[in-house]
Amino acid sequence: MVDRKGADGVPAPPWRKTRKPVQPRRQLSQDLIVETGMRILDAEGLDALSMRRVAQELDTGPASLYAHVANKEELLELLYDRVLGEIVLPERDPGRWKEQLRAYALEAHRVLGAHGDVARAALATIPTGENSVRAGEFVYGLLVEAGMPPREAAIAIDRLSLYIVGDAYEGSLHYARMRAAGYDNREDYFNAFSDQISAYYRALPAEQFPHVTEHVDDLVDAEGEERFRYGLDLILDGIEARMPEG
Amino acid sequence: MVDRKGADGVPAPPWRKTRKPVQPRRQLSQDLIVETGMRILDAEGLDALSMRRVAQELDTGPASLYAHVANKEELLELLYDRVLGEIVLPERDPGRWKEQLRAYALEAHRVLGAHGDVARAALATIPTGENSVRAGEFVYGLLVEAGMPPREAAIAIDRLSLYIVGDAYEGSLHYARMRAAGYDNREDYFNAFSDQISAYYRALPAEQFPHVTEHVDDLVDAEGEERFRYGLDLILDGIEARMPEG
DNA sequence: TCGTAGGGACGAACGGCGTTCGTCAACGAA
DNA sequence: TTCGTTGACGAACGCCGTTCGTCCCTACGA
Repeated sequence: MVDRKGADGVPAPPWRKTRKPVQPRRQLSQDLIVETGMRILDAEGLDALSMRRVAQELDTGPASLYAHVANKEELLELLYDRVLGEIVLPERDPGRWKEQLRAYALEAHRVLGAHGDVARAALATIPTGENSVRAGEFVYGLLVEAGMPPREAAIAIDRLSLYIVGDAYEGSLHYARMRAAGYDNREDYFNAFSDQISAYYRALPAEQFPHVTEHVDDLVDAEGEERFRYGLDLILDGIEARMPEG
Repeated sequence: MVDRKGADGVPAPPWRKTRKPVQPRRQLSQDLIVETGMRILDAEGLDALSMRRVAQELDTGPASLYAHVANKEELLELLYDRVLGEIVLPERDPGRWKEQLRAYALEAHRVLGAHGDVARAALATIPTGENSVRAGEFVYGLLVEAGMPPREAAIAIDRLSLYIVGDAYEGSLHYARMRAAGYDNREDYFNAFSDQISAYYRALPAEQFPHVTEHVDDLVDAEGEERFRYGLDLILDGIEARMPEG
């Protein structure tokens, strides 16, 4: 291999025509771009993910990305779908639909939470990726095969999905706030945050807001995971009650 | 009225000292800023709401706003709370808690939907405004007075609120998309959108996604309001089932 | 082997954004 | 009257997403 410049940095004599620069073209590709975006997302959060930042990471200018990705929105969709790809699905067993739906919700919620604040991009995109329909087929099939009328099942699944993503979204907002405030520890942030809210509630006039001021600790107490499970069971119980013959 | 420059653009002679520009000080105030922001939000949507745009509307530069508003986030919080102020609350009657909670949810959802896409700002802010706690006291008090343990009531209310705002948020994303795509009519947009999704689902391989491809119309059919009510009743039924002795 | 068409890479720029800095004029208090 | 404070504001900083036009490598047909 002939190089334009030796490894030690000594320039080649000018009369030696450069036949082949080692990397005549960068090997950009959509996959590489998405992967790079993913790395930034995980390491520094959604706010740090800009087209320019991705390009910089790949040692090029932002314009180069647009040959492989239509725009930032498409990049976010690709990233989101890649995350959804990490959801592992069991074999479908309609007899245990409730159990499986619950496990699915927890798994999806976990995966979304595992990637910093992707969820903030999730609600903003219309999910039409491969992994999105894969998950959709699983949960929708579960309810249909369990006997729920298809139209109703469609709505129920839609509501469940909204709940999962909505909660993850809220979580990712806190994640971003935590990052912006300089915390590197979920617990520290949570404590500081709830102290602040508590103080605010306690300062309210008790005669005007008797219940809020009386139960400040209860309002602030519950952790995210417990809250998520509570609402999840609320929804699942509601679906069960609407399931025909069972 | 003496002006620094005539209406026809002829400059005044330099030796004529300008004694009094007509409005020596603009009468900026936080209220005025929020009000202006509200007008932009309603008329042109959240994407059009920038600090510069608000300043322009007030015939000044963006720097002037920062004397009355800490930053854009604070402006959004103020706007959001102003919207929440439009929620009308009935007198609390714990005996009819479910009915009242349902009416509240529908009212809140309606108000959020009535202001273009404020909801997109809603999830992004920690609601600590006056009107936010006012609504909180109402719904929380309702459950507590109806006999639910305070800690559980706190979680239940939290979940219900997340659902309301989450759905409104999703709706406002469609609103923004509709606006960006040039539609000025919710129905036209909805039709075009569901046609697109239907086509996408129909093109999927049937052997891999049997349920999705079989029930395409059911998946796409339901309107937003019906979906919202379905999920709302899911949650309310779940809360009812957890209400002690009731 | 040559000529050429196509397309990816990319520098530069456009028009936006939120926010900060420094200046200046008006006002209230002393 | 003087002076310190404060709001208004022009200008600028450093970002952003995206587009345009150019260059040159590559593949292909002759």
